[in-house]
Amino acid sequence: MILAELRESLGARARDWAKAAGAPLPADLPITVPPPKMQADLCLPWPLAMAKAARKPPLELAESLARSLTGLIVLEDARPSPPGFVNLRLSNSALCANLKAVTLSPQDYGRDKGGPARQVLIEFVSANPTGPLHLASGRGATLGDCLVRILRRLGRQASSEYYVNDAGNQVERLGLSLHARRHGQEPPEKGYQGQYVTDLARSFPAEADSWTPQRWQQEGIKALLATHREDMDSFGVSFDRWFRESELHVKDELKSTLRLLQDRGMVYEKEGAVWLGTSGAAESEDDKDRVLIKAGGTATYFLADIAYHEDKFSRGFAQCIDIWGADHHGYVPRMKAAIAALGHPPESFQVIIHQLIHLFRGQEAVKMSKRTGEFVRLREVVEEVGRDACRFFFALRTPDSHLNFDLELAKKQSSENPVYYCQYVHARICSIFREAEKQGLFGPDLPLPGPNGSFLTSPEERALLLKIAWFPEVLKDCEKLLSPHPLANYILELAGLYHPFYEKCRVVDPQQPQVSRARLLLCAGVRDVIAQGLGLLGVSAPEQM
RNA sequence: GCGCCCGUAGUGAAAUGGAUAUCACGACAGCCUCCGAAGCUGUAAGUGCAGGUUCGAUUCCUGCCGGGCGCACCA
Repeated sequence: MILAELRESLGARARDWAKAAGAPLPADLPITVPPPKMQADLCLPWPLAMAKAARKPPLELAESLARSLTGLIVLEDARPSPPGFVNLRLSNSALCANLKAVTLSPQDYGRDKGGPARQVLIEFVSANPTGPLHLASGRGATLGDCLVRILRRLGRQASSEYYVNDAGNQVERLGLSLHARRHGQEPPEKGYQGQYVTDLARSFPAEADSWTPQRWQQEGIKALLATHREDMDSFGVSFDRWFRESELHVKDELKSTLRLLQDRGMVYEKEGAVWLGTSGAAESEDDKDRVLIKAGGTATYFLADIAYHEDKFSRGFAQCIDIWGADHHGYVPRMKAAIAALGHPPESFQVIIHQLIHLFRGQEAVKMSKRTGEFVRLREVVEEVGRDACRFFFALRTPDSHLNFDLELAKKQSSENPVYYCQYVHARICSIFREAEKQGLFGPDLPLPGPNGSFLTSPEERALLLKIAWFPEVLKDCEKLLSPHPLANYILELAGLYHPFYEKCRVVDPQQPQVSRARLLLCAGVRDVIAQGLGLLGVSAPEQM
């Protein structure tokens, strides 16, 4: 919380200064990390941004800004630095007070009191229930689940949802394929060829011999959906709701949505089909009109998708975020155009596109397709390399990164996975606490000390104190970027700062109980922030390993 | 052909337009009578190419080269 409060008080102080300087403060009041040589904790690049509007040399502005900030209690000092930065050093007591607050209630650390209260719905994975979940779903699942956790931590109202396409041609083909396999026949053209279809068809009792393809469709979806739930569950992902496309049809929402679009004048008929006329609009996202009802009279998948999103908004969600693989990125403009056609503000709908995973076995690329049955199941990989390593691997990278996943190296990589580096720090600190208790420096009757700024002054200790203070800002970065990767990288950096401290600063030392106990407080803060951070990524923080 | 994404050290990645570009793996040289060596210390190695905008560009713009994905009255 310390940086949020600091930003507020800096802003309040600087407002009068900015008026006198003749230029507005940068809108978001950026605070950055100065290079190590500067021997400062934080940096304000504000004068550089304001110099042009103020028509003054940036260094001169930095000097006057630094002067205007003197006297703030949390600041040790504020110094101008060429070409126009102001470097800040925080008082040790402020950093220690923050540390104490973290250890008192770790699960509240990072809550953003001033944030928006709107309801957010994040839809992700939403794989068709026509086959098992493959590895690619792991990336979207990690992204979505981590985001939901992080948004909730920030205090937002976030819900997760999995859309199940249990209507239409694809699932009909599944039913036909199962029926065919049950009777020893080949699946129909465009049916599902995978071995799992045969296995599934054979797994039902004798009565299934008389099932119709329609019945096979229902039972097949049910069974496959159950595996999706199991796989998500063992991956640490739970959804607030599994929304079935068939619910839309039961409630006749395709028709009502179409009517809504008609009433808004967005629809026309041409060549026997019904079209959504979005291409003409002044700021339309899409450059073509799209068919809603085919000439044959059946609805397109696009219309069902629009109805589904209208349903989301009607349930009170003010912001809808969809997470899609890059193979669907061409669908984004038309969906945005449709949201606008429904009359919703453009910013109420966002799509996170994540690039695809390319699978290899050694040098050889593995093609993935449910229809041919060639794919690698998420479950296999999770069983092989472990959920923690798998999730951390996905969480560490931006959604935009194209990543290769070599199955042969997966296991080897798992022992080299940076997640163990982070978990090791947690386990090591837990071990230190066990030792401290043995030595009588900590225990049920001897809780951690209060904040005391006169200890924890070495560079290694201050680096940790400062890093801990950044945690809430990192969560806000994740929200801004709609990605957990800043958090994963942050945990790695925090863990990296711990070992040098451990080497230089003896923690458990009965000869120096006061220093010892102050350091235990610091260890507790690191332990708690790592545990919280890993928890937000859906990764465990073991006490021993 | 058009559109989206990516090109950072040997490898994989990070960096709201900020100062000397971080981190891990790998390589090389060291460190366990001492709270966990899954660790630490040190060394070598990097922004695809060419322009532009800017006080300042890995970041923004243009072109080129290389790679991934997508361009249905399919779902």
